Amino acid sequence: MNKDQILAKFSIDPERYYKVSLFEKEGFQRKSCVKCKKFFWTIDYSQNFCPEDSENNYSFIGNPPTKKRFDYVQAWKEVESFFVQNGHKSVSRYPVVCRWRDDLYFTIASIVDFQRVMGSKVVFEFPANPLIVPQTCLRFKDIENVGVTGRHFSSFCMIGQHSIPNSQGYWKDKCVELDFRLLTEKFGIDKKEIVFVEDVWAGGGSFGSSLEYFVRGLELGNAVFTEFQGELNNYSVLEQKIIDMGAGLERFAWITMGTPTAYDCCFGPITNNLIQKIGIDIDPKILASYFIAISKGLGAHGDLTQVRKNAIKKAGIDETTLNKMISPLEGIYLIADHLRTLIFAISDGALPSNVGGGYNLRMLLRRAVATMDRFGWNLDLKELADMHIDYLKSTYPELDETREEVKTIIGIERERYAESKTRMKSIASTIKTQNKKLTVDDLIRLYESDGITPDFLKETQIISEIPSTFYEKLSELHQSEKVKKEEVLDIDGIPATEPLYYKEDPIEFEAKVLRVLNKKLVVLDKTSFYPRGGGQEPDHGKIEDFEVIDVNKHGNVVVHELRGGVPKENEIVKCRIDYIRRYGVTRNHTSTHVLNASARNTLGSWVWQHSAFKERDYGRLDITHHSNLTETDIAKIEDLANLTIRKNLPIFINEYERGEAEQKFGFRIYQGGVVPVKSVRIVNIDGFDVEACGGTHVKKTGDLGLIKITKAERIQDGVVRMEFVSGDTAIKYTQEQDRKISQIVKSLGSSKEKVLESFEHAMLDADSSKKKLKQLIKRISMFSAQKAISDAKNLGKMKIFITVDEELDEEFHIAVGEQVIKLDSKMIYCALILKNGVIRIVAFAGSDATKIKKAGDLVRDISKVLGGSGGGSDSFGQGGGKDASKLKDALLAAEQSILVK
RNA sequence: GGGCUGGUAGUUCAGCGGUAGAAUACCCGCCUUGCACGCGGGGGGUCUGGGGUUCAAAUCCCCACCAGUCCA
Repeated sequence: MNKDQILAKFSIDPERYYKVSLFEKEGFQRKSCVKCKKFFWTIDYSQNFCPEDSENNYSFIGNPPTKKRFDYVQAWKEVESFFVQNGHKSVSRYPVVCRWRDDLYFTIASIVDFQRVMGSKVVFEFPANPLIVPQTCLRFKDIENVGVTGRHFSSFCMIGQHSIPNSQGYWKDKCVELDFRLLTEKFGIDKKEIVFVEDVWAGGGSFGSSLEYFVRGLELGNAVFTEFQGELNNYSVLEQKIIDMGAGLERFAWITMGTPTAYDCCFGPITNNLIQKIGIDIDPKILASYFIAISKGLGAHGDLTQVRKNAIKKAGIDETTLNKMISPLEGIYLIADHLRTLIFAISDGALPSNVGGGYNLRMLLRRAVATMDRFGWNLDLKELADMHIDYLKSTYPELDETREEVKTIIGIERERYAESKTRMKSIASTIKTQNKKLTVDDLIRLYESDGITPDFLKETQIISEIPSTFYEKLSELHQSEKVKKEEVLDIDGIPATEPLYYKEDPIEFEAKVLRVLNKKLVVLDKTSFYPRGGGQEPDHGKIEDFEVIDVNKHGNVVVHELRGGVPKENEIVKCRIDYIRRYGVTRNHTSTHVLNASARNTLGSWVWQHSAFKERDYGRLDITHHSNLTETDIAKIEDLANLTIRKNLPIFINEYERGEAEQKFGFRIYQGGVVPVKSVRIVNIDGFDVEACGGTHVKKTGDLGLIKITKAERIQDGVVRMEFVSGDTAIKYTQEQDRKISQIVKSLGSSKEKVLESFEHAMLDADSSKKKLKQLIKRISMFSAQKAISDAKNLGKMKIFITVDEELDEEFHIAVGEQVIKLDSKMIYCALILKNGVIRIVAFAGSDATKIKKAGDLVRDISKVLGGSGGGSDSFGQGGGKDASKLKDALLAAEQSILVK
């Protein structure tokens, strides 16, 4: 089902789909654009073009159609007060990191705030009806346009006006009327200026009509009426119709200010501050005509480079003006935009990294810094961040709270980029000195593994042109995708298992066998066996006399895996869970919550649970953090966790409506990820930590006894893993560590107090022994060489010395051999070294001896006898074999090989 | 989440089955009033760790760790 088809169908019946009461009342006329045929509604009857094709579009630049001027912050205050006066609840923005949906990294529209995933379906949950929200949205799709087009942002504020038509909420008529009144009453826009364009929206299985509203070619908002589901020729009306009106706050501010770009009025004092600091001479006339040309051009065709070229021509901009005014302005806009997005994202707990959504953030920062470098600007990003936050905090007070954290992260990330760039430069200069010709494959490898772009190589004159096949080859590399399989069990028709573990949670219970699958899987009508979930490992135990070795949840059905047989269907069975195991897992689960909050309090607000795993006698918690944990970090986290244990805080578990829980405790509750149920179970460690969690927990933190972190490692960029033990396992762990130390103390013959010194001493000893041995070999090799020469068998033209050694290795014999042939060019020196049941051969031949026998050949002959192989040069060879029993044969072979030649 | 690249002397790297190397820094000596330069000599390495293949692994294979980077 595509949008054009729906639009075609809806357009046939405008009375039903588009005509709202306002159009009647105000005398709006429906027209079709003479250029693009689109239908639109207007009071200006002379208008024959839709807003995008009309002549006067973007004429608000330099000449705004409103009576008042509102900047970004003020514009929201106006919008908010209007809707609140008209019965709307104003809701605070939701996090830009979309914790409640696992198919999105970031919140991309205001409606996403209220969408919750239930199984495969999206449902809507509104904290109020009707409502408005100033939702910061992140979009990275048009990032190339940011700073250049005058209206694209990497993050923007979507004014969300949402309503469910019922006793409180309203439907199309009132929605459009409110939007119309907002523009005319609040912003003082002449009603003749307002044009509504017919469109449709489809997604997630539902669809509906929509009305986009424009003023002088600028789309200010889009009211979507989600109304139907199904196929186009066979659809039904949704049970819950939704109004999803999204409007761009940046554009509202822009149209009242009439600045050349939306950037000029949306970043508060920052843009002007930067213009002054950098010293750009602004000619408002040129700017206005340039950006009008850009805006108009963008509607006509998509190629930005071309649009830019045309606009330069149209505004009559010469090379100097372009380089001294336009380009640096674009840079300023980009930096301000990217930094603002980073502030929102980091404030909401996201970290720049090389994985997931973090990559987008890393790119933002690097683009901003690269822009600064390109122009040679020395700007303090932290200072700019402060300015952003100061400007935004009246609308978004939460940004003020994480100010320091945001600056910390930006600092770290900027440092990383600097290091990375140094590396890139050094690699590039190495390539340059090598003077090697780079193939396309080389370029791809450099880009993919070192981040060195061909543009950079061209700039540094390492390559003259970027090969045309480069991008082609690169995109080929990223085409294959893997699909993961999931096991599907036949559980159709089985009713949901009653979860006793959330109720009385008995250790022993009786239940009825509903079904047996694959001769090992059992489904009961109710169970106390806790299934695997949220990183908590399942209960083990017994069903009758069969061992339960695994428990998993499939939908709402709990499936037990048995070993040693299965009961019959419909039988009533006696069940018993392994309580000791359960208690261990439970303790580690609560410990995870304690550690998570301890880490967050110790390290910073960016710490979130990334994933977790709880077994009977150990646990694992992965948290988001920018760097490796230091020993001090670990100690501090442990200290806070154990202090919390000693405080013996009570732990409350209660069910809440999802929306209520979010409002009451915030989005911090989603540490464990998305919760696909309407009613969430909130685990509250009194005054310390609140999380939505389905797991089992102890009653008081004191029950945990002791938490000990046993290992901390960085498992990927931005994520560190802590492994830990708790309770009696933790005691056992420390005892075991102590035992190991005792063992070491014993071996060293030291005491516990002095074990470190003793160890260091032993290490130094070993070190110096090694050095002495080396020296010794060096010195003694001379004497051994002389002795070998005097003991050698003299055959006239050459002399042979063959020795068998079980104590000294190749290192020694090579040193001796080298000396031997240096002293006597007639010598052949051959050593057979017996070690671990294997024989190694080392042979040297002096310059005269090689005329008769080459060392490499000699070794080859001998090793053949030993069942191995070997070889080497004229003067030096080595080899060997496994068959040590053939030692005597080998010696014989050696002599023969030399004599026979 | 999926890939790719790298880990060798304090540092930057070469070597890519057969006796571990270069440059630089360091130490000593010579030259020089002194510094820089120059010359001669020297110390410095469990080739990230573990397993495998092999007579033989820094080198080939597998796993882990560390670092970097690209894509979704």
